[in-house]
Amino acid sequence: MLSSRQKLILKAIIDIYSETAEPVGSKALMDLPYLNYSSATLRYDMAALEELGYLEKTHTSSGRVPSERGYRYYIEHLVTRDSKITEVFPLIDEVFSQKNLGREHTIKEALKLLTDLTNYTAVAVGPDVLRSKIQRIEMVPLSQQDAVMLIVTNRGHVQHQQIHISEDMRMDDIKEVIHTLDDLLKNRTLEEALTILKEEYAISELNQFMSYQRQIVDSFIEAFSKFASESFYLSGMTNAFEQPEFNDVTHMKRFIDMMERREIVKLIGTEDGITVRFGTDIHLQALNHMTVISIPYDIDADQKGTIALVGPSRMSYQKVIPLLEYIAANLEKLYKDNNKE
Amino acid sequence: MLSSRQKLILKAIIDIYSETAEPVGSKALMDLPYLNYSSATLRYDMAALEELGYLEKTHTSSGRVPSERGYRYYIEHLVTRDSKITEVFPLIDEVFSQKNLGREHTIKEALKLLTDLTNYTAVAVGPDVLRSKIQRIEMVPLSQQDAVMLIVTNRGHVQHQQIHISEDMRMDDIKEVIHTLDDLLKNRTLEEALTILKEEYAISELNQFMSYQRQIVDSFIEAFSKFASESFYLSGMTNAFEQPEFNDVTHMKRFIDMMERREIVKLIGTEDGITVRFGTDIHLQALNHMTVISIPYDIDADQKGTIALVGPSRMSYQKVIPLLEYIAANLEKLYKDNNKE
DNA sequence: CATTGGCACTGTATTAAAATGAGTGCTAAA
DNA sequence: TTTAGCACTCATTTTAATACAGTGCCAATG
Repeated sequence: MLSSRQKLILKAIIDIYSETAEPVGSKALMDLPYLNYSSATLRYDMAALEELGYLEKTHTSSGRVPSERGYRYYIEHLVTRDSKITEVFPLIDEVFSQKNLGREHTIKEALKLLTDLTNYTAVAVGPDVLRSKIQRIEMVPLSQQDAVMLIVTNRGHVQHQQIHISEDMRMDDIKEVIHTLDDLLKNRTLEEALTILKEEYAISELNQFMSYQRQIVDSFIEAFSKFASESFYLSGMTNAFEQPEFNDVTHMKRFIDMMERREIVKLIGTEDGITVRFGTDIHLQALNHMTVISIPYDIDADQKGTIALVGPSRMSYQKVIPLLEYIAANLEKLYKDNNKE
Repeated sequence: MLSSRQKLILKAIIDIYSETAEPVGSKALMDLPYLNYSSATLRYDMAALEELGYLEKTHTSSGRVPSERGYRYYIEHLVTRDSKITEVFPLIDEVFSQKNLGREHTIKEALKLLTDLTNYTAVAVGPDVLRSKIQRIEMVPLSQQDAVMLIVTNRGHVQHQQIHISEDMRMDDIKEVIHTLDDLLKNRTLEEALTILKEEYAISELNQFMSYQRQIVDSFIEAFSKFASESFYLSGMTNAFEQPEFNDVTHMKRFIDMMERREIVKLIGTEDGITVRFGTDIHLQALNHMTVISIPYDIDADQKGTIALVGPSRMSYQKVIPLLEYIAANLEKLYKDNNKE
């Protein structure tokens, strides 16, 4: 059990470290008004905190750096909300008051603001497109040899896929295939539709058609797969490189690569409220010494999206947590208002 | 006028420099079988070449580095095609023989190969979507309050835009607006359509409608604008960072930023054949000491696309030029075959 | 007269050594 | 329990010394 002075010291070290990114020594702590002790006393407690595993040294005669365990304790018990952060809330309000932007655009703007305010990288995922339903499937012929298939979902997502019509297909046949598919898939979720196409079409009524529907069905599968990659937004990736942790080109390349592959999605929490992932939670080299902090927001009864911030583990949780909460709350409100109308 | 030995020396320096990225001295030149002179003799010519502005020194006692003028002379008169490069052509053939991939996919694969082979960054632009024609405009209602507008071009491009229907609009009115727009814009190029919407709709027949068409027309304008950003492909951006020129984080950020804003497009040549842009051709800080080398390929009678490679100005033009030519030729063939079918 | 060996000179890069300084642990005293 | 004092440690910075790659110039040469 930590004494209350030890808690103060641990919190102070983490707060200072999050600004300086350098080990903090006993003298720096002395400056704090609420730590009115001599450096020797502070060192005494610091040694104890190190013994308990909350602090680390980078070398024998350096100041202390919070350990992973120290951060966990801090996030669990010690972190406060920096009240100063409310000063920037009006900026956020402004973005969300521009109603005419449209949801997607608003999300992008909100992320942009988040990255500008924090200087970290932000991502948003969801709502999960695969759970929306097929509203309409259509075909638009372009010429004798080409046509475009369109898929529209009930939430307004659209995908398209161009198909090439070879000599052995007749346009009427194709129309019929599309029609059959429309009947078969309408009002199903994309997820269901994908399963149906992948597994059942071989033995279904579609089977009566000739080999060329294989091509059509494959096109649909490709179009559906494109949907899956739609609900991902990324902002401020290059901000990450301003952190001193990114001194190394290999590290930067890994980071960009990871983001482009969207591997980050796996690390975003799904439970309610703030999720903080770092240290041993994360097995990606690209995110060494990084934290992924995420918060979901409700879109409607059964759909939610999530926004997340990716920054160095020494980020200022005091500021970042209230910021994320406020933006998530605003996003939620945005959807609620929209649904009401 | 350069003596033939001076030409040999200039070419040799550029070729060596493109591999080592370091100033080349007179001794390194001596190793070349076709420069069978003493180092003093070579130095004599090097001094002359410097005097003429084709070479530079990084400091008083360093070896020589090609100047911008030196590179221009080299590209104009001296560059040869490295015959060894044909060894990798089979790899390219392989990519292009996978007919079933679809054009877009093939372009992406070709770029990927280009970036892997060169370790530089590659982009492709075009064909210019704005010159394709509107094939159909359609609306799909999603609910009482929402609808999706679809625009399909004669080349199979699709854009969509969700619109929110407020109480003062009736669905029938909207349908009529869409219908009018369909009539008005069908078979026009996107470019024309954009002009019409922006300039004429205030005084056109559309004017008879209520204020809400403003919203619809704005949505169309936004959708059209989205088209403009469609024909851009980027591959291997992070390759750039392996070049020693990118030692500096600010530089890297600028580069990523420039690529994401697609400012590179302005630097891609439009004339037939290889275009090489570097040095004073380029006013972007992000491309300091970089070359943009591009080659167009014909898609059909009046449309062309372009592929380009972005790398350090000291890139090996001997290898890169034949590579680009071969890939462009293959792309051209791909479209020709497709059109024939 | 184009070419070359020789040599002094120049500026960078590398290495080694020395000085600096922030921070610690420990001890003895208040 | 707290603190002043001091010896000690290790990373960082500074300085000096050295090695090295390359140049320019000149006198000698075929």
